[in-house]
Amino acid sequence: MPDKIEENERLKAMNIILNRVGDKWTVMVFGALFDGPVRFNEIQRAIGTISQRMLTLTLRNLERDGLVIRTAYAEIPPRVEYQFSELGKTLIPAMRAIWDWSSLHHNDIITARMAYDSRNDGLKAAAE
Amino acid sequence: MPDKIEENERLKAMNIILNRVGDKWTVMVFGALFDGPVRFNEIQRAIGTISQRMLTLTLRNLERDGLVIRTAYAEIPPRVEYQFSELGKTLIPAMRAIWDWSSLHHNDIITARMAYDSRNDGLKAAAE
DNA sequence: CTGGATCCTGGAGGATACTG
DNA sequence: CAGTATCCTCCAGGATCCAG
Repeated sequence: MPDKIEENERLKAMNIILNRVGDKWTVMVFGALFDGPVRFNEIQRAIGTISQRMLTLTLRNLERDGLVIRTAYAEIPPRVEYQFSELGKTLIPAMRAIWDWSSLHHNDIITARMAYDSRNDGLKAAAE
Repeated sequence: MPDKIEENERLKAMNIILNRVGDKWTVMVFGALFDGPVRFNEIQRAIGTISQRMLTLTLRNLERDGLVIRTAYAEIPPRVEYQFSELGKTLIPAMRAIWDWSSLHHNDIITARMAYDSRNDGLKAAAE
């Protein structure tokens, strides 16, 4: 660690990014955008569990941060497509890394979690 | 996208991981552990803004998921050290990727955000 | 179809006090 | 020092209705 203070500043400065990039819905939306422009409802269906409100907010934030481009077509019924901006594309590898690690070690986590819990249940049972 | 259903399952299965890995405090704690074993209070001071309660909870969850190892030394006063497990170490590169991207594009986000806001303010002003 | 505006609740998370 | 226990606040986020 180079410098405690400096490191601390890095941590704080990064907070703003982590709050976007680490956001649960953000990562989900990123997953839905991997294969090109997608419409609002497509994203919602792809994620399956996100409410309309949260999807709207998440997309608006991503657009605000310059990571996603919103294109509205003046048609009836309206059509809106979302896709990565250039800046957004530079984030894909890092996101992929998280995704890949997750699918690779998903089971390890589950296993560790169960082991920890059974250990814990044992203690609780012993205490009674 | 190979299969909508399958993709959807992947998203849901990943949720459990994202809730850990994408958690704000988790990422902060990871940053504090990069350089080896650290004591409870060291972590808290390094992060600076985390409450005792949240640090305890975060560390306990990380331990439960097998990402962090807790070592308590029977001394007076007590000393407890936290460090990455082998599983935790495999996650470091992905975390680094997020960190690196964040420090690299931190300013881009700030800029995009300001641009978006001023554009938005303009609209609001025009509406009045 | 793509949202905006409201209302409402659960739970994240801070503050504080206590303990081995 | 490294937590645990409790109380309390606030807001993320769902449900619902409305609109262009």
